[in-house]
Amino acid sequence: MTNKKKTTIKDIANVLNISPAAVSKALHDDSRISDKTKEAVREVAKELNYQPNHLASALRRGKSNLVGLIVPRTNSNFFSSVIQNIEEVLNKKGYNIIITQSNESFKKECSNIDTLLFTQVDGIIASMANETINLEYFEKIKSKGIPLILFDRGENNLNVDYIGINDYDSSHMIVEHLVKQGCKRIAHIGGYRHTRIFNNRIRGYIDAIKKHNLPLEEDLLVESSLTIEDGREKMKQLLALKKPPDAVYVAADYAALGALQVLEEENIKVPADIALVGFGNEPFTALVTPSITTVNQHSDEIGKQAALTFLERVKSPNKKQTLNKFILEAELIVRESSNKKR
Amino acid sequence: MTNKKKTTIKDIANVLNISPAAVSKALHDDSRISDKTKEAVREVAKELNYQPNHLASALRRGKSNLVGLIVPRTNSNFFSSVIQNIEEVLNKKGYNIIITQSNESFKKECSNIDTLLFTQVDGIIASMANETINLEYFEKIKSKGIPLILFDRGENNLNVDYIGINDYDSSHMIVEHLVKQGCKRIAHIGGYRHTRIFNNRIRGYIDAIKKHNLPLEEDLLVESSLTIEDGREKMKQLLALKKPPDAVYVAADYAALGALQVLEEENIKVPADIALVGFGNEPFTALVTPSITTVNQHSDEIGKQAALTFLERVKSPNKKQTLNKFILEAELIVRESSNKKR
DNA sequence: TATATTTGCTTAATCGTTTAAGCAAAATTA
DNA sequence: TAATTTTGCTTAAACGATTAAGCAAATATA
Repeated sequence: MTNKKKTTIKDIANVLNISPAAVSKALHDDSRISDKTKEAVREVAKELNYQPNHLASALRRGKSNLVGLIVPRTNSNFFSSVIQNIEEVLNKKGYNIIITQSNESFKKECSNIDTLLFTQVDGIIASMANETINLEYFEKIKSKGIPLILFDRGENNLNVDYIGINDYDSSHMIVEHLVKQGCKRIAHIGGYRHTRIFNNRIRGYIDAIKKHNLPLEEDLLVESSLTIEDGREKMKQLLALKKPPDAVYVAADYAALGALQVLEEENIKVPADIALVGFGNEPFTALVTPSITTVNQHSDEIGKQAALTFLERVKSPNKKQTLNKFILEAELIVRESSNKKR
Repeated sequence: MTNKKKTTIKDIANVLNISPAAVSKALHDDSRISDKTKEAVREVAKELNYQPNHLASALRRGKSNLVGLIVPRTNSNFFSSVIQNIEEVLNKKGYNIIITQSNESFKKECSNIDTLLFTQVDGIIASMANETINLEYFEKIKSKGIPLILFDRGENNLNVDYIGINDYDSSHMIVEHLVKQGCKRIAHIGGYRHTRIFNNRIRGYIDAIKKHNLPLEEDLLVESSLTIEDGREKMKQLLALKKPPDAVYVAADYAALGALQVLEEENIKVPADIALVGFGNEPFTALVTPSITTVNQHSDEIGKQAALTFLERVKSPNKKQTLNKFILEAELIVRESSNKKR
């Protein structure tokens, strides 16, 4: 029953006594093939359970219709939502997606890039690992002449299309909100400065603090790897200060969660004693007690836009034209952890 | 600088004045090629920045070295961890992975299967969508003659390799634990019975209840889609009973979280009034207050085993032999939501 | 009616690798 | 020294699809 040998266009051609070329054209609805033949070909194809060999056509046409994805991890709501939206747009256009994870490791990211190039993807959409400073491997993608699109974690000096949110403005939004809540010593647990988004958040924080004439102290601005564990560490560090803050803005939700744990353990009232704000709108921020104020990054829009940008690039690859930079405005979601008036 | 045309073995051959065949063999360390030639080939290959064309070799060899993955979603800790472990094992053996998500939709799952078959994957590792009842598409994979390995969400009548945990025993473990905590009316918010794992958990629950001579009432066993929202719904339903339970065992962590929210809203003390147990060890279970007792499914082991099973299948494809069924023992993680003695 | 165009195919080359088969030169054995 | 084996390559045919070029037959145009 189970045909071990796969059906090829040659098999169909043999049945109908026509050439393989005619079969190929019939299947692609070529205008130079008669309707009668097309009909017959489709029929036999179905009968023999013909499945086109993607490898063969990809080889011949010089494109694989595969798009590579590199994300730090898939088990974050943000990334999995971006992925889903990219998939939705690209699948409709006949592209399939290969998802790879870097686990925030530079080394893994490099090997992912090699893997994807090896698989002959038609383009790569990526969000960089935290560790990544050396851009050599991303240059490698560019030098292959296939489109590279970055989102969220990008790099200014790489000169490629980028989709992200306005991190600088988001920091302003957050500081403004905390000021309105009556906070006077606002700390920031930020990410690594070499990553564009975290740098922007830090710059936004600094400028906003200045704007509101609040104390801008070295001790109140700490750099973190933004894991849960490091969020705990850095919160403890802030609590140990002579003059601890009355509000903490953490640049990522997981780290904010770590900070919240420490505050609970120390019996510090949130938001009464210390207000807390995270970043990313991970589902758990709405679920913990107190729920955490955070920033929604519009992952769906980012995903769609990244996919559309890729499609545009493959359509007109020669346009060395202007780079696409989509900077979306983020949305502050105020929850219990920073809402004193209720 | 950027060579637009890609280097092929032909280019290498031309430089060295040997045949492309010799180059191919040299690159594969064929014993019939002299060390001198091999060395020269490797050198020129590096110089010209040669990258083998995967499509061509895959076409020729009849295998793509790609493995397809189908999971309900990637933003669950369980699945993302399984994926990571599969990746780790298979990458080492030269395989790359194409991850696809079904979003628990039968239709999406079918299109994922088509996609993967079209991409000429060498095998498929999958966890079925909740919705899936019709197995036609999975039969399609089998009939292609490529290995199909299921994990977690499997099906008994599909007759393929399977890796999962002992759900039946896990239910026993949970009920036993709750009994020890002094609970006397234990409810179960379970998944759909047609899914093997949920059915096993239900069977385990029933048998364990019987074993301990506890009331086995229709109202205490409810079927759920196991989303957060449905967890809320079903919890409300249980609270509305004339005789509500004093313990609830929910078959998935997200639904357990929904249940916990309702209990908090109703000011019901957990675990004092009602004890709560989830399933899956999602990270948030340790982070919410009270933290949720749950079951660790050994996602790393499952991933590794799934990958190894695939490798074994491709090594000896003809062995129609015994099916591989790996049933791992799960681990109960007792947390605040069910721990009355502290 | 003669010529030009369109229709509906076929032929053959190609994409880049792999590999079975073959063949001369070198090395080994008898 | 002659016969055999081994070494180190080459030649050519695949893998399955696509596509430029070509060519009869049918149809349209002058």
